[in-house]
Amino acid sequence: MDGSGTARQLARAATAARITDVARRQLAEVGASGLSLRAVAREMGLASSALYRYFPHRDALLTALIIDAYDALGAAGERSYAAAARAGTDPGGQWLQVCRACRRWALAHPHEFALVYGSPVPGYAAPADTVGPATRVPRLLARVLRAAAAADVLMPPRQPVPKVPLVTAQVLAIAGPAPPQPFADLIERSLVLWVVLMGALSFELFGHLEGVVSHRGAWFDAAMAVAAEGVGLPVPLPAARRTPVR
Amino acid sequence: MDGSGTARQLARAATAARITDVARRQLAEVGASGLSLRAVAREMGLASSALYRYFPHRDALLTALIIDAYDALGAAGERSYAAAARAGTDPGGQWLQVCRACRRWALAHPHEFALVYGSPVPGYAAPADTVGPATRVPRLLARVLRAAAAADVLMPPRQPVPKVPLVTAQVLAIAGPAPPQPFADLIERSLVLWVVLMGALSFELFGHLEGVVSHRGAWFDAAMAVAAEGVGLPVPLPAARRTPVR
DNA sequence: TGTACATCAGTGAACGCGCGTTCACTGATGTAC
DNA sequence: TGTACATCAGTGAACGCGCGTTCACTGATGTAC
Repeated sequence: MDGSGTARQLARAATAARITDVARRQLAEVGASGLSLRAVAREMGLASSALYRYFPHRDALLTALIIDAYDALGAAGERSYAAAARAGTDPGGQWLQVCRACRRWALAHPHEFALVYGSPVPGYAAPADTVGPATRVPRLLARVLRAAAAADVLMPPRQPVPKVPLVTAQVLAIAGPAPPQPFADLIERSLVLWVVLMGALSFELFGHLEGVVSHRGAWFDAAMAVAAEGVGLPVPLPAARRTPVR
Repeated sequence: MDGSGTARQLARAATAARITDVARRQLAEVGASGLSLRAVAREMGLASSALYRYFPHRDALLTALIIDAYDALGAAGERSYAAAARAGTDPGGQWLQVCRACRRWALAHPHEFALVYGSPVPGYAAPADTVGPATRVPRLLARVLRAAAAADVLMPPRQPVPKVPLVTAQVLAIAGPAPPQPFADLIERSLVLWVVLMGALSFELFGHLEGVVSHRGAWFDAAMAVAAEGVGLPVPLPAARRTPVR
């Protein structure tokens, strides 16, 4: 069924990869709603009908790009988290490193970021296989917060925690159950971190900081530190060593 | 030049208004990138070429819709702020009311929200007249924070404040100069509030909370309270009286 | 008040374009005996 | 090892669609005398 190696199978896999590569390149030029099968085929020197051997319709190609984008962003975050953890960085520093890694990826791939965190593509419904990749970043953020609680650096909420969990059972299954008091709303708080991170990136990429913020990198760091303070995670801002852009 | 009243001028203004109304209605169906002059003209029973008497090109129509959206959202926020101030609500409560008003507007006008805070429309460059309306909400948030500082309920930052202002001179001109220490970064912090508010609304409208958050309204309130805590603004969550949806 | 002319909202046909998707086909690659 | 057949990647023409924008036009509304 999956026999790994006939010439045909290799060629097929290579062509499929070429298609998504070209599509990704064009995405960066025309945006998601302008992405067209015909243009991709043209750039590849194929008949447009040939692409239908690989993707049953345009949406399937979009789905592939969406999954790739979520995975690339998640991988960037995870790599920088692993590096920070290896270096013994405190949880606040880990958070900042993850934010910066996501920002670097987003600035380098603005249209892929917009594809997943921008307005939904009209008429497109994300299939279930996008869910896993989509949760990589929020899962990572929950992990950072949980580690902070375990290491006893997380400040307990000043507000009384809402009685009901505000999050679905599936999330609790994926992210693990909520910790005991006073950190019962830890999952909800990690969602806030996710929102503020992606919100800040949207604002920067979509032009809302144009003429507003003069030192974007520094403002981003400060904003992420302020957000972390809201969830009780102390971020030693000025001491944070500059991450090498890799 | 602007003589207010000939029949022709009245008719002209009425038709222009009808065009934007129909366009706004269609926007809600097909999204910004699907909005078409021809479809608008069709629905109005006009020849498509007739619209060119009113808008020199499609982008001009988009601009009108964008300005309207910013203004409607800003007005919703301002109204609820005024009501809260009139009722003697504390600054934290004012913040929450403004957030809820923006959320109500966004849920009622998802495509208009996406038009201004979603991915930029490809090929469209926002002209200068969108800037004023775009700043209504952030200006309002800065006002809330400033009032909080003046009323002595704002908690000073725990992190040392960045040396440079991270914000442009124009912003300082519009929002007023930064207050003295310890609130020197008040403007920067109000931007964080803006980001987290719009970030949360994007997440909800663009489907990122699907299957994640079970009680959206309550989660939104909690998230806004957490965000406010980060900037030092206490929000009395459980006591916050439910806003009548008007 | 009445007439001659200017303005301008709206028409409808046309230009040139690109799109997603289908379908019968060719010819090379793979497989079974 | 050689032959007959099956598979399947890629073709190219076609269908039917919608789009933004231009242009010469008609006829009603407004204006100046």
